[in-house]
Amino acid sequence: MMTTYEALADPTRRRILDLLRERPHLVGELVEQLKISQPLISKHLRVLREVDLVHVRQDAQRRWYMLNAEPLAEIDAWMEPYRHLWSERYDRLDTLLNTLQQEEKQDDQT
Amino acid sequence: MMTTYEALADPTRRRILDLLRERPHLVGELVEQLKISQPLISKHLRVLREVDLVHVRQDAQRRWYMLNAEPLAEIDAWMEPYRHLWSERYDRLDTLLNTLQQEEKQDDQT
DNA sequence: CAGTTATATAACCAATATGGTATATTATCT
DNA sequence: AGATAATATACCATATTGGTTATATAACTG
Repeated sequence: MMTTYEALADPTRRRILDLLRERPHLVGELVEQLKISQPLISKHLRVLREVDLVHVRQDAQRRWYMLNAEPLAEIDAWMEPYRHLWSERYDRLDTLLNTLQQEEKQDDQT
Repeated sequence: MMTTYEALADPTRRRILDLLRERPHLVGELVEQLKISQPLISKHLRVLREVDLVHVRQDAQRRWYMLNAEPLAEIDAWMEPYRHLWSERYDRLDTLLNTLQQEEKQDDQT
């Protein structure tokens, strides 16, 4: 069985989610937008369904797929303790760049 | 070549990152902590190195692996527009259904 | 009912990932 | 130099994945 992480590992599936974030889509709409064969879209949707990242509502022969973002909360929670780490790094880079710029300025003044 | 998403898809690699978040580790320490064969740990480290999630510092025959959280920023950025969605969902009609499904999943996971 | 539309599934293939065992590499120590 | 320690890589078998084409299912339409 798939995990949410594995489901997100595929770029096509991320693009599907990005489209569903705006509004629910029919399978055919996704096929058209992403220019990917219908069976393959259906396969990806199956994976997304399995990890509950999408919900479906049937409407005659059509199926409306809609986003369910909730499983992403798990990943968000995993990332939480990492989040300050790359900002720290940027801060340090920032100070370094500032320092260099200061030095340049002083060089220019001569 | 791997993406950051794919690198995170493997649970062992996530556990490695979790350990490195606390402090740098030697390969042997990771082997001991995770109880996974040394070659396999090395392989996973190679993947993490390829996507730049870890940096290495050599110290005689030993190698200190340390976390580089920066590539996670990309994923964090991708998740950003989703983040408000899983809190908004609470006032929807299918909240009850979702909740029940989530509970079932969580029960399964234990 | 026959035909059409929308989607899912089956069967198959190629490429890749995973995990195991054996071996190579590199540095240190005696 | 030979032995040892720490880590990386090679090689192999198996499983999984992403993709294709063909077919099944299910609902609507004339």
